[in-house]
Amino acid sequence: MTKTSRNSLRDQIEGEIIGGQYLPGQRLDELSLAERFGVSRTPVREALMQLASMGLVEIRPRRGAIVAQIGTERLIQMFEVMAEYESMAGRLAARRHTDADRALISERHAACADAVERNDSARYYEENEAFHFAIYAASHNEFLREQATALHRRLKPYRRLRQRFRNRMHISFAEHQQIVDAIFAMDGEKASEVLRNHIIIQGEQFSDFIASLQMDVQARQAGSGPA
Amino acid sequence: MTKTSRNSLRDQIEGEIIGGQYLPGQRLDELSLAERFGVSRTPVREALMQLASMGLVEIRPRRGAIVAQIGTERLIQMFEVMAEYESMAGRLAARRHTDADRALISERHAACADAVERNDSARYYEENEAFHFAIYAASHNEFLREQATALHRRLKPYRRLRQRFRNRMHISFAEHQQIVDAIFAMDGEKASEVLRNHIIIQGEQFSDFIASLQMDVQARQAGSGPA
DNA sequence: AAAACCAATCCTGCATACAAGAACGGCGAT
DNA sequence: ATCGCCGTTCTTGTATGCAGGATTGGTTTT
Repeated sequence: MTKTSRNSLRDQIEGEIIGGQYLPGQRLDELSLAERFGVSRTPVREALMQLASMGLVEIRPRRGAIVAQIGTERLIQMFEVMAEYESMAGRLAARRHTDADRALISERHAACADAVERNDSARYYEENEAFHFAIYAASHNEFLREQATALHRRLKPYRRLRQRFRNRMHISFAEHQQIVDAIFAMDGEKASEVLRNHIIIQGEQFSDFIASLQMDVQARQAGSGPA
Repeated sequence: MTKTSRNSLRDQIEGEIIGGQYLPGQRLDELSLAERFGVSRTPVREALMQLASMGLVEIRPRRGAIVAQIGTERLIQMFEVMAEYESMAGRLAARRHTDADRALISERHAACADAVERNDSARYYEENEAFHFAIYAASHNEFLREQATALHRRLKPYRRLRQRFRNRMHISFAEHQQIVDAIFAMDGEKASEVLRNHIIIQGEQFSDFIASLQMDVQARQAGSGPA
């Protein structure tokens, strides 16, 4: 398993996009990246190409690569699909979870509880992620897990701006409790339903700030390169 | 929208993989492909890289690219997710379909009926695909449509071997009728349920011949390069 | 003064060149 | 005779070179 340069670059750049170092709409110059990482343009191009296939960057022929900008409508659609992934994972997890899965979910759920008690919304954000990943794993469908985590990552640059909604933490945790109960009771339909709503509600709340987000993006576009 | 060489190549090679010209496990030599398409290795590499991100080919560092081989377990998982896509599309289509969507679905359904009457299973295979695509479109979730069609294509090399199960055509069509009825009655839950079973049943039938399929793959592996 | 046109520059896309790791075959040793 | 070792060859991975389109700035024209 030799790590090729392009894959390292892909992971690096992906991390920076997800981490918010590069913002949607921002230009990704091949030469700058190549110089910054101390390689030639070739592996950079190949990394960007992969990221384009993943949907994280957009390559416009002869016009360079930019961090993918996701429009309002599409973002809502992606959340709809995300909700379905979660819902499916919950249904499968309820039926298939092992003792180890149960232990891990309990652990993550407890960590969320701890974050709520400390009113640490940043930490809740992280633990929430881990909680959901534990459910993906408990679904025992590796392909689903991959798809769900991929979409999760893809949405992350947009999700992170959501930390403004701090008061949602308590509601979210209450929903987590329902999710855990349903899964542990092996009630797949219940888990499915609660999880779908859990995400859909997030999506609807999203509608609220999506407008402002779009304003951000447009402002950034105007600054670094109009459409 | 200038079509760059790498994207043409990607589509071309993708088509050949989906079409079964290249079989799972088969080697994809950069130089051969480059010569065959009359270009240099660079765009070929970039095309292969994209196909790798899509999961159609597997690139092992320093060891070349092969058509992705999907194991039994993973194939079943992919069908599970496929069933969920269909189920979701059906639920959304029931709620959101327009008159145009309804007309298109009717049209495709009629085409399937025609294929059944003529007992033309090859044509039914094609029309069935179009029928399902019409439902994706009627979901009015473009992202879902993309995900569903992408997975559909990815499964196609394996699906095509299924034409052996010709007697399923009548059962399939009966299920289609239920799907159409549910969607037109705007009964999202019913459409969702019927569609999930429609695909899941296919998946279960798959289990039957997956063993033989795996044997094929292994035989091919032994012939063109062991693991 | 604003808009359009033109030229120079920059960047992308493809081709080619070079280096290094992996597969393959032959040879030798046990 | 079979197994293992070593050198050759082939293929991949990265760097560089070159051509063409896009962008930008200045100039001209209305």
